[in-house]
Amino acid sequence: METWLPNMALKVRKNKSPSLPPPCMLTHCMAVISGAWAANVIWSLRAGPRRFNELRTDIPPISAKVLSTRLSELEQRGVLVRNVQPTSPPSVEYALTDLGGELVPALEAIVKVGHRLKALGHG
Amino acid sequence: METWLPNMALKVRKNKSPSLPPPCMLTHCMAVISGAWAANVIWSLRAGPRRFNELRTDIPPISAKVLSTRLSELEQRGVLVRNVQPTSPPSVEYALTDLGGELVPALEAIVKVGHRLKALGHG
DNA sequence: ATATCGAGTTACCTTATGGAAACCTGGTTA
DNA sequence: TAACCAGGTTTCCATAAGGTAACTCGATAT
Repeated sequence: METWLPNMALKVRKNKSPSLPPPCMLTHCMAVISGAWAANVIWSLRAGPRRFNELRTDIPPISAKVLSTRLSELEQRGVLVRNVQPTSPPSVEYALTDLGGELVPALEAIVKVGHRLKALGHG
Repeated sequence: METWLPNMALKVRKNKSPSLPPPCMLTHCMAVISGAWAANVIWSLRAGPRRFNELRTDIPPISAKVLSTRLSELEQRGVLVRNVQPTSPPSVEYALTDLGGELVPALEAIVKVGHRLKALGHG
């Protein structure tokens, strides 16, 4: 049995969000870590440079195609740098930029919350 | 003209990532904010509860279907709560849980990095 | 000679997911 | 009594995005 208090009218609130940075800013910034496995790539690089095939085995089951795509996107965005080492055969190292490194604490925060949600049964 | 130093051999590194939490943990935790506009919903709720249609206008051009889907996912995950107010007609408020609120600093950190990448020309 | 490895690229295919638009329910207002 | 609102749900469709697998290229290693 529903008991609505009849005189408790629905107040229509002003339909504006509080004057905070607009959501499109968020959308744009979140795009920095968009795409499959992008966060994983950053995560794998947080302890230092890694090579292409190292990343592939760090992040199974990522495919070479997707890893390659993601690495060039992240390079374009300034999150990581690609370094060809003058070895023979040449090897390629990927490393976070300073700014890219600043994403790591953010990812850590998300992981922390994820753990605690899981612990509460929202797994 | 490529000048590889011929005696600088390619050292094969041990193919294990440093002993840090495995990437699958990250994958799992990142899923908490997965799906179109999920981060935007959290972002819009960070200043307090919002109603369905308020969120729709906060986050254009989100569709009712996607917003509805996202809200129930985020509720399941323990990020937000749905509250039916005893008004007439009933209105529905969505608010971040305590744990959901802890995602806000993480999103803020990502936004901060996004801004600075943009400022450096990686827009 | 041939096989292998690092570091990708290319072609093709599938599926999940988001968008659009119509519809629904119960209460309210004109 | 017709229209309208909040708060959704349902149907249908298109496309982007990722997966698989095969291929490349140059340089060792066998």
